[in-house]
Amino acid sequence: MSERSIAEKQPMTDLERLRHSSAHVMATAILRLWPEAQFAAGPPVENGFYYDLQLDHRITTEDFPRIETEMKKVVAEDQLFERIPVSREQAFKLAEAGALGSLGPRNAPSKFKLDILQGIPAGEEITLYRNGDFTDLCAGPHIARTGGIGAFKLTGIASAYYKGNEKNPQLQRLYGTAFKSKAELDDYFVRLEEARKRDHRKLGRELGLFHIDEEVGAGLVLWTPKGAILRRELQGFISEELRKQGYTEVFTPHVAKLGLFRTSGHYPYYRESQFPPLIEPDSLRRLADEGCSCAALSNLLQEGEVDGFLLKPMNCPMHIKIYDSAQHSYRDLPIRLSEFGTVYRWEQSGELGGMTRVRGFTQDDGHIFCTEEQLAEELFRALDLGQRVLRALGLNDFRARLGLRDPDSAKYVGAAEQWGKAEDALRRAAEKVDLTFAEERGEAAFYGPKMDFVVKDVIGREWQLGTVQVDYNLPERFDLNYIASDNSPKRPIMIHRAPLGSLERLCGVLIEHFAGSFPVWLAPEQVRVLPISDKHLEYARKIEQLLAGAGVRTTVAASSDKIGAKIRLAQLEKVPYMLVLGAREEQAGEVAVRSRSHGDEGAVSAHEFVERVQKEIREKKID
RNA sequence: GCCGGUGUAGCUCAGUGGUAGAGCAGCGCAUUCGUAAUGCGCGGGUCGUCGGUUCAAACCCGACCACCGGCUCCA
Repeated sequence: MSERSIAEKQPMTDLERLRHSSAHVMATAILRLWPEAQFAAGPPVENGFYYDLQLDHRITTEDFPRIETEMKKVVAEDQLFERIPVSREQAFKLAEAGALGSLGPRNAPSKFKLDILQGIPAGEEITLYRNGDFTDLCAGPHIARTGGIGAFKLTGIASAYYKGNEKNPQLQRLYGTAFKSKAELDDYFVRLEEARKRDHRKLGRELGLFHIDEEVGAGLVLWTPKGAILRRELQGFISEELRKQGYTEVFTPHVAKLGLFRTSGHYPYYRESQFPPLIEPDSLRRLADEGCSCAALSNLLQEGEVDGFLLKPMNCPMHIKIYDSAQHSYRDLPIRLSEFGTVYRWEQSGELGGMTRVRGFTQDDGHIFCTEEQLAEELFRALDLGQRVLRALGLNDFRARLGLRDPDSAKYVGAAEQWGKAEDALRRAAEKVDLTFAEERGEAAFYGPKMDFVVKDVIGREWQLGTVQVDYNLPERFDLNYIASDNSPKRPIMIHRAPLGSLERLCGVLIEHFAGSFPVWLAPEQVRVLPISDKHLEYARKIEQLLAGAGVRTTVAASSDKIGAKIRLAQLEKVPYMLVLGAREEQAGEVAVRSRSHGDEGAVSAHEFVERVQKEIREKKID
């Protein structure tokens, strides 16, 4: 564990300390089995710990029992964790001798420890930690003795690049988790199991919300009828909010000429993350006749000597063209264009998953063209909208992240002065809407800084949903202008914003958030009418008609199942309301209400129930 | 893209070289029932794809595809 010693920010919690010590115990165990293992970094992480190591033997899950057995021995030996401050020279000497991250001197130096040592600034204290024969370069802290580790388990093996850099060697990353007691460990796995039950990939299939088909392509989502209802409701919700905020809706095509994206800078700069260009049939034939190689074609495309079309990776260039299709007076600004725009990005195969990381997705996109003076107000409104829609959907547990550029990276465009202005404008707007945010370097868009709204999925992975981005750059590239009050042309500023981000990702997150039990307004099926027997089918149809007429999505369970089975099915399908109808209800003109979450609620008049459901839908009630 | 794992019926899974199985779902028939599973019967599989080893492959080997967990990436 050494990365952390360099970047140590907050003191470790007791649990982190225990897990960090578990990483050392795991390393000790591994060295007893494979003395030649080279260790890199082994920090505690959110749900446990890991240690990165290099070893010719590929560790698999079959090795876990052996490693765990060895770890148990180390815990049983109740070794003391000893903190040893050393001089730089001593540390280097030990690393050279292979004695760091090891059980003693070896014939090969502890190369990663050596590298880490070199990164420790002069003057900073260097400490070792020793438990039993195992000595490691480590800033600590640790628990007192190995016996303090109550319960642990290895949870996975993965690969990771040394220091997270693709250019560095790949190491084996062995994950584990540890707790003070066996009960807490067991509880953790129970919770994990619960979380997996709400995984949107599982629920999406069970509830018939979406389908991803191998033959259609990885990362390309098919929205089934039920999923389409969910999506349409979300789109309707956003459309209404945007209309209130003075947006106008536009439509644009899914492909455009490559030249458009050259002007915007998306091509060839980000071509690795785009579907490859489409080439006109005539050009393609001519090039083929000339015996043009793929490599040559790629170059010709890059240099702009052959034109083609691109599946759009972003909507902004097209919205810009709409803005630029007419002359604008300062009196017209701000102009706010919105579109549910579907974009296509070539995500790496290993990154695809469910609805949260896909290759084609629809953004609730929008672009605001405004003056310098209007920027603050427009940012304020965009951030306010972003927060409000997430809260309306019950996603209260989000965090905001201000993405700043990394001054050392070349991937950003535009003048430093404009970046500074844009960053300040975002900060001020965030303060005004009372949004707490964390600033992160290297998280900006290539054209400007952005404020992202980030949520977590059931297994703790973070996903960016909404975003608000300031852009001085694209207006420049497309030479946009408006006529100012002094009759001179002036450059507008652009704001890119998508309060929900991608509808696919949002739906994935929402499925997990609600565990499939959507609030009534979002539920694909809002009410299921359950006649006790065929005798009451006619009355059931009447109630269905009543509800359908009132705009409530309703079906009738007309099967010959017993009522218990009908209820069970409706519960499993997470329909918010069930209406049980038998002779009693039919005679009284009532419906016996059963809610998904509260069970039998007794009979009310059909009319009363309709009003109740309508109210919940209208108010977007979350139960 | 990289490392590791997985891929058998619509779903969940069993099947370690000798003619593919269960439960649920589906279909048919019977049942007409009061708040989480009525009974009986029937159909359903190029065992991810392609190639190899073998007298014989779901099973062993290789490549590819997809998915899962990470890493890198994420305009």
